[in-house]
Parts: sequence; structure tokens; C-alpha cells
Amino acid sequence: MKELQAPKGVSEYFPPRSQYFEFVRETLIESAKISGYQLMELPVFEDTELFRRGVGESTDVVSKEMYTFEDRGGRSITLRPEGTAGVMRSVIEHNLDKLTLPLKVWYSGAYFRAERPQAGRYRQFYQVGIEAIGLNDPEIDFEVIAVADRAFKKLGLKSYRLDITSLGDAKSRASHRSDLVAYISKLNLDEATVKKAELNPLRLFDDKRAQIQEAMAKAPLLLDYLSQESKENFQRVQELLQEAKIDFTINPRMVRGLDYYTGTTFEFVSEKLGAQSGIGGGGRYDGLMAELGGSDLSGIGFGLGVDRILLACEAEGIFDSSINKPQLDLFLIALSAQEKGFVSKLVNELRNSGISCDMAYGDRALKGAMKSADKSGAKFSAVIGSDEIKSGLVAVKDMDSGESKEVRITALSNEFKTN
RNA sequence: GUGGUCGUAGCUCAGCUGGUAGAGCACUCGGUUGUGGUCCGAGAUGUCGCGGGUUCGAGCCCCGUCGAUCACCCCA
Repeated sequence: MKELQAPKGVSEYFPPRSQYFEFVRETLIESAKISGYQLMELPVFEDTELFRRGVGESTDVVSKEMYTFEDRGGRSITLRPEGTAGVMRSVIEHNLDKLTLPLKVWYSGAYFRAERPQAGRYRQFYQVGIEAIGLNDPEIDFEVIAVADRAFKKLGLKSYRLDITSLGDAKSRASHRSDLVAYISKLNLDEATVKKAELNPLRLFDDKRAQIQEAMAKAPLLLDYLSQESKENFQRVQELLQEAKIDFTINPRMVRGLDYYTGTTFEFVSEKLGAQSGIGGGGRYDGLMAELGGSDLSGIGFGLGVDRILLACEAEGIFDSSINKPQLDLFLIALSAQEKGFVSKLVNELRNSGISCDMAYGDRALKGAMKSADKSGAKFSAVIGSDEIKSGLVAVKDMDSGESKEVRITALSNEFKTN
């Protein structure tokens, strides 16, 4: 029989590491929630057309990394490679853009890209994202960046940096583009690079090859082409970041892989990871909603890579002691098979009243059962034998100090509620 | 997609110039009658990723394949 294994390049989280994954994801989500963002739960597959138009044909994501297939009705379906396009589609479809703006939503889930896997780059990966839709206001740009930064700081991350730039408005980009294309046309480039430049000349800026870096050293920068309004907006975002003491570097050569970005654009990079070091990124998108058939509203958002952030946390050693908290209040042990029924009934009642507890299953000797209690991370344990059932009293042992005290069995739920 | 490295018990790894597998951790049981985390003792566990080939003989050599990983690419 063929041995079954997970498809190539997917990330999986199981105990004990899954608790860290959960902690990371929930911390990211919490930062969005306390900033007024509300949940958006969307399908993992969409009409292929959505990503073609939303993300852009010229991107690698769309042109060679999508999981696209035909469903039984002959429709072309694609597993979502990113989150923003789906959110826009849903907002338009349900007229959410007619409500009070900005509309602020968060989302979390799995995304799919058919890339060659590597540490931190998976074919199914997890993102937490937010979108603030409907207003173009530098205060919102700041808020979005701050939501991400707050989450990273809350996690305890230290070795990361924030790069920001502005891609300006359509006019700024058009005038820059013609100069940039003229500059690139004078360079002596290989065929593949020329092709890349034709799709998106900006992408030559973050080519890692030394000769390209050199060739691009004197290329015209988009930041120098910003319109007055774009310039002022970008300036204001920087001021707000400074006031909030969020460190950043202006990186005029930063390029994002998705076509829809305009205006303020940013990227968080971990210094503890290898080639796949981008732990989050995002930016403003002016034309996206209109492109997808909605009203011509602007928006800004980010996607944070949960897998990579977990990797960064581990690389910084922040899970060594702090997070591994006990999960249970109480662990019960039946001394012999005689008391098992009594204990399992008691455990069920305690759980009904909201006490987190577990019990020793199987036929382990007391020593082994105590070991299970220890492993469970329970704060307290109690052994129940015939004496306890007769007297109605049980010794509840504090697993840290080793001390125990007598508690009435019927009073157990109150005992732990007050704790 | 391109190039490189790696793949041995649940985990981390050792295995000399090819002679038919080990350590530590974890796990189970025990150290006399109902109490874990330390200590001591005992025990179980591997088709050496998979499939071919070379050889009297392969975990060690060759080819293929799958997977992981590093860089490019791309990006979360």
C-alpha cells in the first residue's frame, strides 16, 4: 500500500508546536480587533477572473503560481493566492461600501501558491490580514502599519525592520515610468530580465544580482516623481510613525509583487530569517475596487505571514519560557477501576460548570497517572479512592509547590471558579 | 522554474577505507502497600525515505524518484 503523505510544500501545525502557531495567529488578530476591525470570513476559492483582474496578469503570482482548476460545472476556479481581492469582491457584492466609511475588516486563513517550497515559503500558508476601505487618509495608513507593528511588539519580536515608500498616484507613476523605461532601455540586459522589465520595470529595483543592482544604482526613483498631494500624504505618514515611535526606513527601491499597490506601501522584514524574510507587507490600492466593478474607492491593508512570524519568533527564542502556560486547572485520578465511573462523571460535571479539567484514562498505576497529571500542565491534581468517596473529602495538590489541602468534592467547582 | 546540500528509532544525531545498525532525549515498567517533576534499574521501537543497479556482501558506491533544506526566482 502506498504510504500517504502531505502534498509537497504544505505547512502543518500539530502539538506541541501548534500552540505557538495559535498564539501567534491570535496575537495578530487581537491587534486588529482592538483597533476596530471586524471579521470577514471568505471562501478559499474564487472565480479565476477575480485574481486575473485584481492581482494583475503581469504578476508572477497570477501568471505562474495559481492553483487553477475547472469545477464540475465547467467554471474556472482558483485557490486564493492572497486575501485583498476576495475582500474587495465581497464588499462590492454585498454593498458594504455604501455603509459608513472606512469599512475596517480583518481575516485569517490559508492561502495557496504553487511555488517551489523552502523554509518559510509554502504552497499552503497562513495569513492574517486587515483592510481599511473607503477613505484615503494618511491617518489610516498609519493605523494599518501600527496594527502590524503592535502585534509584532506584543509577540516580543525585536529583530525586524519596517521599510516604507510611496508609489504615488497614477499621474506620479506614469511620468516616472516613462523615464525609468528610457533608462532601462540603455542597459545591456539578458533576455529574461528585459522581459521582466517589460511587465513591470520597477521590479528591476529589487533584483538581487550584483550587476543589476549596479546598473540600477542611478535609475530614476519614483519617490522623486511624487505629486504634491502624494508627497504631503507620505510626509504625514512618516510624522505619525515618528510620533508613535515606530522605527522605519524609507526604501525607495522597495517593490511589491502585486500590481494593485499605490501610495503608501510597506514591508516588515525579519533579520533572523533566510531568503524568505518578509513577515508582512501591504499598502494602499487606489484603483482596485473600480477595476473589480465597484465604486472608485481607495483602501489600504496588509497581509501578515503567520508561518514566517512563527519562524521569526522561534529564531528569536521568545517561546523558551513565557508562553508554555498550564492549560488545565485540575487533573483527577481514580485510584482503582472501582472509582473510574465516579471520577469521569465528576470530570464531566466540572466541565459543565466551566472548569478546565482532565482525568487519567487507561489502567495506569498511580505513578504513571501522576506523570500524566504532570504532562497535562494542570495546576492541581487530586486522587480519588474509596476513602474519598466515603468521606466526601479529597486532597487537592498544588503541582508547583507540592502542597495539598482538603476540599469537599461537592465544593470543587466553587473552589476553582474563585481561583 | 534553475542550481547546490541532505534524508538512519517519536526527536536530535553517530555509524571508520562497503561486511548485514547504535547514543542521548522522549516513551513504558520497576525501585514493596495511595501521589508527578530529581536519581537509579530494566524494557520496547527501525522494511537506514522509496525503487532499481554494481558487489560474495550496501545505511555507506551508481542511477532514478519522493521529500526537506539553501541560494536564485518570488513573496507572506
